[in-house]
Amino acid sequence: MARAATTSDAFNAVAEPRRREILNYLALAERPVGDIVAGLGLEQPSVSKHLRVLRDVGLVRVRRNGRHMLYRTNAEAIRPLHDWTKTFERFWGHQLSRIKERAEAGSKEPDKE
Amino acid sequence: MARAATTSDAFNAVAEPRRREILNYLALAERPVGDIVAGLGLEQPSVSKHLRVLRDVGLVRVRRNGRHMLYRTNAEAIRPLHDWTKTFERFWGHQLSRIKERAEAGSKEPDKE
DNA sequence: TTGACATATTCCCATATAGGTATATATATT
DNA sequence: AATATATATACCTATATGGGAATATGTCAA
Repeated sequence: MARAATTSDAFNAVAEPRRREILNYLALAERPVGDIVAGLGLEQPSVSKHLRVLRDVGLVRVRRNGRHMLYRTNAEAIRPLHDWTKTFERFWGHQLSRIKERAEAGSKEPDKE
Repeated sequence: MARAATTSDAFNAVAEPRRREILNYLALAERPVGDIVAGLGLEQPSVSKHLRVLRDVGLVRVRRNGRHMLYRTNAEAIRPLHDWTKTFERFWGHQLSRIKERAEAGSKEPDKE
């Protein structure tokens, strides 16, 4: 098998750096494709294709305005990523005691040095 | 061009669901490969290969103990993901107070909508 | 040393890319 | 209707993938 499709979920979709840039760019306000092209210095077809992926996974929303397609970031779709990363927050934010960590892990490996 | 390598950064590495499972599994305590194989029900070579990717991007650390290789999640490497998703936090309206939010972010920006 | 155990690597393969170029579709303007 | 503008799609290609199977490497035990 090959890699999972970029459209399979938000994790795969945001793995591409340009798509993250686009999401950043569209976070504060909706913008037409041409603005993204100019703002990020990408080829127009490339932007359209990235937007297609982002749209398929719900990371952006679109509405038509004349001949312009206005895209904006749907922050809600980023939440699963945030939630997942958040589960590791405890390991760098406030450090948990090793004893409690070990107890929660239920490891059978000796925790020796 | 093809997609960026899974080993190019943490974003690409965690796009694979199994790798996220492995990171979850290794978050609380270091474990040998065999535990992951049994715990997650994956093929051994598959686990080794996933660990190789995770290791290449610094998402896991290893040490040898006899014939066992003990892996553990390096939560610090997940931080960039968390940081990026965090920039969208304000758009979905969590329960954290804006004051605390600003303090944690260390932001100098006005906290406007 | 030989054998068992634990993990890593290699090889094969079907597949989905991302970029570039060209073209198609849709809407507005005249 | 004809044309310009805005965006989307089709086509091509090199490439890295993840799974499976087989094998290699490394370590301990007898």
